[in-house]
Amino acid sequence: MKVNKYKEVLTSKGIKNTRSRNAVLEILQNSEIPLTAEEIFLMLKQKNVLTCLSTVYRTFEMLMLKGIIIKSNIFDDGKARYELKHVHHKHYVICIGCHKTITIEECPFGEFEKLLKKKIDFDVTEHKFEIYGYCQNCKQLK
Amino acid sequence: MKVNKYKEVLTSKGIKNTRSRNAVLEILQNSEIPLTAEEIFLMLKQKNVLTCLSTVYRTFEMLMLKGIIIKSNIFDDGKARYELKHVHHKHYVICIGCHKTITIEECPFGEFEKLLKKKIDFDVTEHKFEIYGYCQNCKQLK
DNA sequence: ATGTGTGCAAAGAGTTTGCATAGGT
DNA sequence: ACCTATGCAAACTCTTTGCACACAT
Repeated sequence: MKVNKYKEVLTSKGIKNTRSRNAVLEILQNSEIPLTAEEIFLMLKQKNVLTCLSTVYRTFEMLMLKGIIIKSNIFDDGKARYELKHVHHKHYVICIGCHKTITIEECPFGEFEKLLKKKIDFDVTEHKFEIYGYCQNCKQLK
Repeated sequence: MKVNKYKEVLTSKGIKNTRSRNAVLEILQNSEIPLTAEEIFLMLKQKNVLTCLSTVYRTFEMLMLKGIIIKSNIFDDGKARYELKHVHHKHYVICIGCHKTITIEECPFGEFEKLLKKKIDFDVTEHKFEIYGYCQNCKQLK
């Protein structure tokens, strides 16, 4: 793995370019869906990147602070998941049975949010939208 | 507090009509927004309902199993929140600063969900939609 | 009378923190 | 050389579980 791959991203935000941050960013870059701390920790192990869970959590904290990644609780299973903060945010369709996740690239709420902003005195910064159900496999098992 | 207030709801679902279940249902009925286990536990104490946190959690589990309440992680603070499962589901606008919560009664996604159901092979059962931002007070403090 | 629900204490799971060392600029 | 980041262990918070007793039907 090229250690300096995300150097510019990190230095432009004023934080050090470390092995752990590079590796976490690479993993998130290559993932279609948000990942848990544990999942990333195991992937780092497989890549022979020496680390521990607390470093992964501290890396998340810093990357969130700098606006590079975001956190969500999309599976409602008590585990936070992390993903890159994309220019165009994504939404997900999630299988309740197996956690299979489909990404929706377009966001259907632009108009609604604009209307809402006029109605309530709130400085709206973001929204979450996730759809739940059973995928092809899991609906047969029900 | 009238112990039998929710008797019919409970017995119709085939579960026992207990002090704890009645009290939790009453609290949720009177709350505009979803509540945590701890919040409900403290409210029960104030009502002099002898209970403990594990009973509150077990009550949640049973009421969820029976489809009477639902759980969500809307504040992303690591605490699950519970609310009655309304016939017409609600969405929330949540202040990141102080957790002030505004309820949106109408759901803007009926059409979108119908379209999506045709596109993907998923048995859609529900969705989550929450809007985040800063309320009138908190945006001045920023 | 029977089986389910409850309170208490302890265990589990996910996440955070303190501290000494290692590493980036 | 300096200060920040890391690894390890321990702590912390939220939630779940085991067990004996209490309660609803």
